[in-house]
Amino acid sequence: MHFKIIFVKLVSTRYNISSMDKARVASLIERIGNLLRSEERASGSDSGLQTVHVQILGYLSQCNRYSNTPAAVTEFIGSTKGTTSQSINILEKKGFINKRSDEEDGRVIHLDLSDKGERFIKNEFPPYEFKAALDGLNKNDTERLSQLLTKLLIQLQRKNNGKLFGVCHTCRHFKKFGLDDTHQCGLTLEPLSEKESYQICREHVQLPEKAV
Amino acid sequence: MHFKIIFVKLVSTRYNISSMDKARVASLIERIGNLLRSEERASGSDSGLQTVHVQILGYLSQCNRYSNTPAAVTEFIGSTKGTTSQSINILEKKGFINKRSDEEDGRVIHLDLSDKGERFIKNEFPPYEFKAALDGLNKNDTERLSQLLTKLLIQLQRKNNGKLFGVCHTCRHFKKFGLDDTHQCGLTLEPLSEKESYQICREHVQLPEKAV
DNA sequence: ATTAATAGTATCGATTCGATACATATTATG
DNA sequence: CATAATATGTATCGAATCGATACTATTAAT
Repeated sequence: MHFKIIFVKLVSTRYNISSMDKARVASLIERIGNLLRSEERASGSDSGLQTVHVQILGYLSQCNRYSNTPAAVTEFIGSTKGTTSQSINILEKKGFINKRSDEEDGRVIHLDLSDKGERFIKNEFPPYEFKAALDGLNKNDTERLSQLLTKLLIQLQRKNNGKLFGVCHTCRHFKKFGLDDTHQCGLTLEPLSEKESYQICREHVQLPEKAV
Repeated sequence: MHFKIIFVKLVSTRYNISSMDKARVASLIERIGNLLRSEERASGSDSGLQTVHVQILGYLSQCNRYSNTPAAVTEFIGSTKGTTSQSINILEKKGFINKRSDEEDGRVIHLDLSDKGERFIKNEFPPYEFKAALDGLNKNDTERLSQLLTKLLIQLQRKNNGKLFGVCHTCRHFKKFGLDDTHQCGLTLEPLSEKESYQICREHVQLPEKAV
């Protein structure tokens, strides 16, 4: 069975993006997000986890060592502190994460995935159907999609809360990989070159002096 | 208006996409979706609407005349019939939509946006911050993003429930615009050329005989 | 005619969510 | 140093959502 998919590109002479296009992008993200949520519900139900819990575990598996706190999780989920606190307690009680208080700041708590949590993420995140769907795209498309979503996210965050400027290297969202020389912003998940990591970032949140 | 047709063939890539890349795309969509939701919550609160209600109104403003039913809304939201029925009742009680029963099928109900609903969508969907963020991308990026998300959505739907093949023209998701000659699939939101609308679509759901 | 399937509604219990209030630790200000 | 302001996290409560189940009505299949 052979298949060909045909796309029609709309080239208009006008410069601004039509209101229709914007609504379409919004609806697409909502629909895909909804599908993702329902897949997460299914994959989490075996372990007695709700979709929010799966989302939190997925986030914790990706963020850097400065972003694995309840506050950062709250920001990611877009909920309130109280609600997030409950979800985290459930995850701890079920043995998916461990709490560890910060040595420098007594208020801060770090959330580490336990072995059980790591195993869950490895098997269940992203949900199988989502991984399979991404296999249906080629590598180029996936990377481009990732880039464009990152770009959109940066714009969104810029509109939502005007964060300060700063250099990634001194930002609490900055993440350095161990294996190769690549860096990554833990908030936007945007890959950064060595050079970029010393450039100005609008999403910058200053790291406490001591830790730099 | 000018149109260009581009043929894209699905080729299996030699290098598969890393598990890390997939997780990043999933997290990006979740995070953007969460931001969108919280913006919708804000924009709906003035009218006493919850995020789900705003999502439903947004969907109804975009779907074709065969897809404005409670069942289609249920599929879009990814919830259950009962839950969606409640949300729809609230929207009706608040005067954002009108129910209208199908002339051909006594079981089916169509949901039309009222003037109040149309006004709400015009002002509040997508939320202001999201529109502003999309203005931060250029037109090319926005179109490419829309294409890639559509492609991903098609793959996801293919994995989730193996819909039957069929011709768009006889599909209940098929949508014909009034102004120009463009067509659109109401489910994937993918723009279709006149020619394509007679081609096979994997997402096809057969339209009742009478309506064709 | 009988059975199965589809579209939609109603109800119930569990869970989540957002808001508020609170406790503790750090930082800023004077 | 003292005090206020800020930041991180927790606890609690009521409202709303959600998923499941059961149900009605209409259409389709046999």
